[in-house]
Amino acid sequence: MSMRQNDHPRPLNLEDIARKAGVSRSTVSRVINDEPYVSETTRVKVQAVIRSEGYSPNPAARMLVTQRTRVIGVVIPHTLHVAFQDPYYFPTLLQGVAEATTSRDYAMLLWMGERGEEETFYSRILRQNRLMDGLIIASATSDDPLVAHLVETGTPFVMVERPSRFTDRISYVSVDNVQAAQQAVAHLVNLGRTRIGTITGALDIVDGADRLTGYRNALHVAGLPFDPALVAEGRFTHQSGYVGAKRLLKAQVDAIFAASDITAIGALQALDEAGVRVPQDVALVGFDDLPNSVQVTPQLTTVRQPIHHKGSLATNLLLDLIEGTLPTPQQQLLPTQLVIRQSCGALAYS
Amino acid sequence: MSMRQNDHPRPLNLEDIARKAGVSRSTVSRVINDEPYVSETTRVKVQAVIRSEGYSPNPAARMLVTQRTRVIGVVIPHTLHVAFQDPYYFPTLLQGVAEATTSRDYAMLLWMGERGEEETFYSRILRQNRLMDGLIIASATSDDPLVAHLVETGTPFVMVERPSRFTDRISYVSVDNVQAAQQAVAHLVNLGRTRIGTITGALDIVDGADRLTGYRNALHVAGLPFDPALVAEGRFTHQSGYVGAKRLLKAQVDAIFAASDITAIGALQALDEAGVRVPQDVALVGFDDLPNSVQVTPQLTTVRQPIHHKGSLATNLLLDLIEGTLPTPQQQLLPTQLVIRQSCGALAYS
DNA sequence: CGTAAGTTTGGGAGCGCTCTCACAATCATG
DNA sequence: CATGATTGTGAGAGCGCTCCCAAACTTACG
Repeated sequence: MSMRQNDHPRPLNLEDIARKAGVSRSTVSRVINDEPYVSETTRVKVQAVIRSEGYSPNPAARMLVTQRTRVIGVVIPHTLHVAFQDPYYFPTLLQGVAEATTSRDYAMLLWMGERGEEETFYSRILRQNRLMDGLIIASATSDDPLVAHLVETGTPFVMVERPSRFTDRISYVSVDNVQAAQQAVAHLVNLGRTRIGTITGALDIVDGADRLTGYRNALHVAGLPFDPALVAEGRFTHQSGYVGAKRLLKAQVDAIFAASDITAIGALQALDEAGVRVPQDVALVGFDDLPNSVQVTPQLTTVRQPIHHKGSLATNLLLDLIEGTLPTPQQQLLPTQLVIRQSCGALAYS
Repeated sequence: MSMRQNDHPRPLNLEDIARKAGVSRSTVSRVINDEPYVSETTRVKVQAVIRSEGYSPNPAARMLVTQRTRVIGVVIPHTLHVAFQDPYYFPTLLQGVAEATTSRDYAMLLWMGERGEEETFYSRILRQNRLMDGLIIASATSDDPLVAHLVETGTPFVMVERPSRFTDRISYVSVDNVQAAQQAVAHLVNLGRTRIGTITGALDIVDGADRLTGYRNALHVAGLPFDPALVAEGRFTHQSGYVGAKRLLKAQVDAIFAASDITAIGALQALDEAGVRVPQDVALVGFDDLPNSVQVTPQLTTVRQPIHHKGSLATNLLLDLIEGTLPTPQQQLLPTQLVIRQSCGALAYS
């Protein structure tokens, strides 16, 4: 008569399948969980019934008894912030996580926070913690209260940046920002640049601070002085690239290392407006390798980081921790790659 | 001795709380679920114990008996595609969904697909369907096999674009792309442009096709002829904007409506290279209002769509459907806004 | 051919909750 | 003050699964 949703029949359960296959509940359970001690003939028979009835076990019942959910949580504390700093980062990371979770037959619960709602956000995650076997934490700082709570309750988790505190006791996956930035700046040094400036990222974020450290290291190795006038503090934004470049121009730089591509593109706009040629007058290197970096003129030399891989590796580590294959904590630094294009001047100008 | 995770004590259950509060399991359950027929004194007493013990009910047990999970699924079939077409779309939509789910105390399970894996992707979602009370489906077409299955099993779902089939039987939230595009092109007409070209989006995607329709409608209303030579088929990409603009230049356009900002920026680059002034020689209008659109010169006139709101509205509709407050199906079109900046020439040139 | 070991199957308990029902206590009403 | 309605509380069943144990049946070997 009506088309109401509860007209749909009660889904089948183990018992139903058992009856239809002429065996017991236990046997069906064994078949489903691929356990030994089931004869080949019954296994085949049961599988046939399962398939033909389109049966799949009730996850809630399973969770209840196994104390495992086969669900992991992904926590992104400041979504908009992250999204605008690098719009590709977030989807790409999630894609990496998704790939690993699905390939290992887990599901992912996504928690996205808003600024200013940290408390309720964390308490919600903590309250739902029995729904998840573990957590991936993106872009949080390790002095985050969430981290402390997780350690307390023994919930397995992996961070996707280098924690600033408890570094040796927390599992994480990251790239070696120090080394990557150092390599980028060394590249500028090798091209003969001597007044190399930098527009930093947000320095209260580990990635930002690490990239600045890499910049200093490269200068040090090259025997160049570190000059605070050549450091413009930024926040990974386009705007801070624009403003930073203007400031650095006054300081007579002949090269700029920007802590992100977005920042580099902002800088490029400022240089353009000032009539400064890139790379002839000022060489420019970015960080991230966004699609944008080949859509500007000149194309950006930049540092590529394996975001996708970061996500999948972090997830695989987490699942290994959950399944007890690996001791905790686990730490991994992924390699980056300097992508040389036009803005650094290493290629002949056309 | 060791620091293994299973050193952590078994979490408390209802029974434990009941004992500590000196009442029965049932009473505690009533307090937790805010049911009537609990005296004020016991309610307070029980709440105190719950808080002090940090108790929260086991979701699996709850799900098992209530047949409700308080979890919704968000399905994004072709992640990378979506992400690169408009990098802000995806995080922003998710943010909208997240906001609504958390405010109504649900959690969100994210399913991201890869191209070419549709079958396993959908079967996985369907297999886990008891884990979710309903689904939000982003960027799928309604001839998608998933949609058919969902209808079959009676799973509530809401799409976040206008379905191309079964349009009146499926719940969805979208913007009126036809009307939005029409308004954008009409704006160009009002500025006195007469040879208005368009670079379309992917025409097998409803949004893309609808925007082309809007373009045609506007010409029709203005009494301008529809000339196929002024239509460059694109795919929402930067590249197709670049190529499309070159083609349209040969056809002597004096204005271009691009189906996305990314496309418009590609077109801008082509116009720039050809020495064509924007907006003086060719006026340009985009679609989406990405942050990029103010970071190019001239700043882009474009159509802003309420992506965030789309996500939260779709979610609220879904939860209403789930909770039975609303009859199915539900359909909503959200208004867009034409954001006038420099590229259309409506503002005085500086 | 008896016995031990291994293989295959089924039944019962129980995970932690909600829901129904029974019962006790309180209140209003004639 | 007896009656019925309303409010407050607890006990039992059961959601659908896994896990443990017992039973039945095979096989191997002295």
